[in-house]
Amino acid sequence: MTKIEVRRATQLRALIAAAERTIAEQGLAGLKARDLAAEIGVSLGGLYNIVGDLDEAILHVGARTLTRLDQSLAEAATGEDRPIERLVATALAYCRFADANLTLWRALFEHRMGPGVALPEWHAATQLDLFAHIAAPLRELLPGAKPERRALLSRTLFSAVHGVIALGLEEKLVAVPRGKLEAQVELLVRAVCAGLAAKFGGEAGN
Amino acid sequence: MTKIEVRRATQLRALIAAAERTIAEQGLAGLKARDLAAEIGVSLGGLYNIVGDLDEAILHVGARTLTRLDQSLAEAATGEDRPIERLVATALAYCRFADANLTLWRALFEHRMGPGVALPEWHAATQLDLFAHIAAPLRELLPGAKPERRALLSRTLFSAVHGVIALGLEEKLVAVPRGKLEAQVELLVRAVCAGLAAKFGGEAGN
DNA sequence: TGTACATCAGTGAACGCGCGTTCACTGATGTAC
DNA sequence: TGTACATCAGTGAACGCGCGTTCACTGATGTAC
Repeated sequence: MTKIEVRRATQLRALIAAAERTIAEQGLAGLKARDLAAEIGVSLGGLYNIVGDLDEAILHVGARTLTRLDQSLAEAATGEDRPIERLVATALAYCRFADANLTLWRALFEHRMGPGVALPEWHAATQLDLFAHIAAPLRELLPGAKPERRALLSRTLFSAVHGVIALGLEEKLVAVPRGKLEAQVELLVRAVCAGLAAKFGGEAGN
Repeated sequence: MTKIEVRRATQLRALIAAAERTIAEQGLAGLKARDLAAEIGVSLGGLYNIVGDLDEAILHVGARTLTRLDQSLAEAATGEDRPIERLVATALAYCRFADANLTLWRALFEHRMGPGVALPEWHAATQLDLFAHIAAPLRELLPGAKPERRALLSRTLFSAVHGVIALGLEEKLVAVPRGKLEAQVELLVRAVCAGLAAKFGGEAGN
């Protein structure tokens, strides 16, 4: 690795860190090319030697956020045996992560790619990794259900929990108030699991 | 009502209709003062005699959307007796409304007021009206639960359903695919209801 | 009914602001001999 | 090792675009006599 390549890597790391700080403090809309360049001690034009455009910077930050989220969820579920408890612990960890990283987490969902521009697959892969945290316990919980069915259920369960947390943290009028959030998330997961177990239980097929 | 007042009312109606059309076609970001003025045959400056600013126009459209949604939900639940079926029908109606009015419905949640600016209470009231569609069946379903508890459950159930639909219609990677959306929403509502009934059932208190 | 006047709706050019990206230029870095 | 040269990272002024809101002016509407 040449001297220049080393500097590049250092600059990219600094850029991502700075962008993350800014997004955490001011949200996606607060990220400006000029500020970002100034913050990492590069001229405005130099920014575009490090990343192709601001979108790329945002994607890098998003990837970091997803990775950190993944770690949080992984930690949360260790030490739990029963699948339902694992699912509850995962949901609560998601809740706490979103709360502690509110704007970064929001940015994950606010950010829409321009039309026709697909998101890079390394990013997509990280997103899908998250499902392991739900899919695995669900497999234990519903051994009788078909895999594709369980995949759908994973998505539904994730989306439902996500919805409660997202509206709650936005403090929308129709949302669960912040103080009751964790309790309601737990209640939701338990209720869904109970309902699903009753329906798909140990039985085969369907 | 003087001639001028009549014209004002007409202009306001035209403005809301035009703004609604634009938002439906191009989203919130597509709404521009100049286009809106041109569309209703008023000069740019004249726009600000009809509404104070663009935000006001957006709020008007939002109110209309909420009202239409309210009607859809009301219609959907008529003819259903059992509370669970009413909840399912309501959730499915919500799903279909969101699908059929995607950008308008998104605008309802995208739009954030400037900091310190509360949303007008006529708007808040309309939002809360929506809860009747959930709260009423839930009261029948869980006669034993305390009212405040039920209020929380209404919010949780709403948010959960909303989450599945929102991610699904955005076609996010982690979401339920569009084609399976209605089925999964129904499944979610039934599972939650089953879970809740098992927990709070006819029993008293808690 | 007719006339003079006041009010205020309507106009659109101009203001003020913000911002992502480019590009001709410079100077530091690395290479070849 | 030393020198001449090529490459390309770095610079920041300028480009190009977009947009909400204001304001001095005009002309239509309604009123008072």
